[in-house]
Amino acid sequence: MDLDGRCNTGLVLGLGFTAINNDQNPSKPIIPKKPQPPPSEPSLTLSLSGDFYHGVAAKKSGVIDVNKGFEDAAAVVTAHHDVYRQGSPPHSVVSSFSSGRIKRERDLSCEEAEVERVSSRVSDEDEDAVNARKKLRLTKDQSALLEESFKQHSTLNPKQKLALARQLNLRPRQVEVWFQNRRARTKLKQTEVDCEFLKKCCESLTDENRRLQKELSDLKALKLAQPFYMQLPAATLTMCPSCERIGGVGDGASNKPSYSMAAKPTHCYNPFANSAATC
DNA sequence: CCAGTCAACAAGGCCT
DNA sequence: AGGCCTTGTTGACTGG
Repeated sequence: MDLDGRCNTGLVLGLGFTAINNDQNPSKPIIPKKPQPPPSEPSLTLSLSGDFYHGVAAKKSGVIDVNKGFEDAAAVVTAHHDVYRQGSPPHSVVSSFSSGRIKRERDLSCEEAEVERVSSRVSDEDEDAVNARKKLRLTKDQSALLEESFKQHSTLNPKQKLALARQLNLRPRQVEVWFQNRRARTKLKQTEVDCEFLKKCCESLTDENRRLQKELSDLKALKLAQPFYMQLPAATLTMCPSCERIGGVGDGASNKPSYSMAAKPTHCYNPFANSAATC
């Protein structure tokens, strides 16, 4: 996202974020290396009203949960052909195995063997024709266990992979691929969340920039409208940027005018602070 | 291991 | 109700 491009109003607002987890490869876009809790990622020092970031994250995770529910339901339906397929890889899989890249056959459990026996009533050619278009769907239990394992460690060492594969009755390669996909998709989702977050930040800063530009032009107009003798030390005039009242050391009870000439402005305006609190 | 991609599959919407 | 199309998900592969 091009923040400068979208906030091209000329004021420097000091967007104070640093590269997010980008120390390893600065040339890469702002993408966290590993999924982390959202608040710790974009290190923007901008205070925003509402916790939309969490909201987005929650929404996203909600989507995941919904899909998981769908997966759960689908897994029940497809459990049969999962086992069937795992026992009898389709042509494409077989060919890729036989090409020397992967040659792994999973041992069948008794139940799977039974299913395969039933399935094998179909002739080999018919079976190949049917299975060539089938796809493995993990069962509910398999998905749950993989998810649980992923929560503990998003990468697996060979030992863990083998153990998990044995536990799930899958090939180690399948476990490996599942983890690869899971990492990639987690990262993608996190990137989307980050992108939304930065968009909101950009919008917020653009609004702030617009507001400051207006204040600046108002101040200039006010300065021009003042009598000549009041313009002399104009730089020392202080004005609250929020209520646009000229303030200073004087008060209504004294003989001094409501505007005063202070040695320094009474406060520095912080664009990231709530301007309403400055009065 | 990652990024990119393909392809099977499920679900939803629309039309007849 | 059922067929078709679109879209999102996900298992698997490839190249770097």
